[in-house]
Parts: sequence; structure tokens; C-alpha cells
Amino acid sequence: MNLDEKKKILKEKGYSLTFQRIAILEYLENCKTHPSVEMIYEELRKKYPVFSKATIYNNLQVLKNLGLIWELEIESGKVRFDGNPEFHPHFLCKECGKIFDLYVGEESKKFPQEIEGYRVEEIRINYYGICSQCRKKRK
Amino acid sequence: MNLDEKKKILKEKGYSLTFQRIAILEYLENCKTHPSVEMIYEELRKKYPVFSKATIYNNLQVLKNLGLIWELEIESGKVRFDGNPEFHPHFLCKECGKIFDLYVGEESKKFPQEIEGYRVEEIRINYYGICSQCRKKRK
DNA sequence: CCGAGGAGTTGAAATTATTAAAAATTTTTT
DNA sequence: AAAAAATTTTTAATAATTTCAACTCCTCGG
Repeated sequence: MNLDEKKKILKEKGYSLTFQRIAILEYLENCKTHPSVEMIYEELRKKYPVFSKATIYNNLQVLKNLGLIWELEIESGKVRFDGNPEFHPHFLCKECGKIFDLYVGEESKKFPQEIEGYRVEEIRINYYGICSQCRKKRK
Repeated sequence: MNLDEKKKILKEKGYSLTFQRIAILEYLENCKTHPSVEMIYEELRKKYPVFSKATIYNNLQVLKNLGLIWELEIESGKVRFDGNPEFHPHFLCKECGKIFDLYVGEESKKFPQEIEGYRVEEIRINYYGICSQCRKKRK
């Protein structure tokens, strides 16, 4: 889902395409580091000095609820965002703390998609360990 | 892993088996609701009125780092604990907010355990949706 | 048995993250 | 262009977590 599609959905759902919302969407689109609220705030501030943190909190919720971005549940107690809302597992490196996107394709659908008695709407898969960069450094 | 095994590991790693640590371990062992720090604090307070929150924070970290309990990454921004550190997926109900343990057996091991280039140490799987109780209520 | 040293605990204060409320501004509608 | 609605900003309140100095409880050597 690209930026224009996201804008279109916002519009369709009755939300204004404000300057701030677009800036947030655009930033997340280009940012591959799965930033926290604080990081998003810092970066957008550099470009646009008047940018309120409350606005960022508000809009991240709006965008998340529309399914345009992902709020990651991978690092306990810490909130991170991903501009790509399509299903893919994540990898958190215990050494450098970076989060990586994984694209494991069809294979990742081999685990149970249904649970008896429950209505499953979403599945999230997190891997934890050491990333390739950190493994090389160790040697 | 039962309580005695956990105690043994604590001892082996050079930690004292304090009253507080055992109380926390014991509580998590019997509690199936994946409590937050606040809930653990409230409950233990009822029994032992002098129990500091700082102690709970400290010891939850100690127990987690030894792998005796799980800190769940399932509800963004919120911290929950599970006394059972053995692999099992979780289900978060969007309606009632409860977290359920899932035991999907061998099936759950069919998805990729290894990721090219990375050292995978742990995998966590979260399901989101509506639990069976809430589904019944809806009708 | 005593006292020093260390690990652990406590309670309070400080810090950080998040949410809420009210006023100001912008956008949309008419 | 004016009125209404939506959004942003600022400030304040709340909640979660960490820090820290004082205190307690063990343990060990004398």
C-alpha cells in the first residue's frame, strides 16, 4: 500500500488530509527503523519546528485504526511503528536493538491460522536473537 | 518448569531465595491471567502489606533475565507477565482484553524456525481477535 | 557471639510516557 | 466569506517506571 492509497483511504473515511498527517505518513513510508513516538517527534521537529507531540499521538492512533500503519508489539513496554501494514514477521536484535522486517512468504502461513472456538483476526510473529551485522562484529 | 526448579536455578545463579522472590514466583505460578505489574503489586500487597513496588520491578527483571518467567509483548505499550516460560502462543481478545494461553502442539513448529543470516533464539506468536466467551455473548 | 560487608528491600522522589482538556487555528461546508 | 466542524497546539493531569539513600537481614571471619 503506497502513500497515495493511504491518502485516499483517509479521505474516504472522512478524515481531512492535514499537513501533519501527510508528514507522519510520509516519514513512516521512508523510515525503515520502526521508530518510537519520540523518534518520530524528533525527526519531524527538525523539518517542521512547530509540531506537537499530542498531534503525533493522536494521528498515530487514527492511522493505526484505519490499518494504514502498524503499531508493533515486539519490545515489552515500548511502542514502535511500521509504515507497512501488510503481514510480515519482525526480528528484534538483542544486541543492537534494531528491528528488521522479515519476508518469509508462503512458508510463514504454515502455522495454525485458526484456533478452535476463537475468531482469529490477526496474527503477529516476532523473532528474537542476534542480527547478521552483530554476529559478524562478534567474531 | 515448576517452582522448585525455578528456585534451584535462582540459587545456582547466585541469587538469594528471598521471601519476596518466592512470593512473586508463587503468585505467577498460580495466576493464569497474565497480570500487569500493578496487578501483581495489588495482589501481593493484600497478603503482605509491606511489599515495595520497586522490589517487584527489580525482581521481575531478574526472573525474566534468568528465563524463569515471560514478559509478554502482546499489547502495545503494556507489560504483562506469564509464569510459564515454555514456548506457547498467546491470544489477546479485543473485546474483553483477556490474554489466553494456546497450546497448538507440533503444528506450531511448522513455520520457519531459522532465518538466513540471523541467530534465532526465541519466537513469539500472538493471535488477536475475539475469544469464545465474547463470541457467545454477542449472539 | 559480635561486628563488618554485601545483597536485597523499602519508600519517596524524580523521570518519562501518555492522555485529557481548553483555547487557537485550520479546513470544510454552505 | 461566514459559520460549523475538525484538527492542532499548549498546558495540565495522570500513569508507569526508574533512581536513590536509608534501612534490614544474612553471612562470614574473628
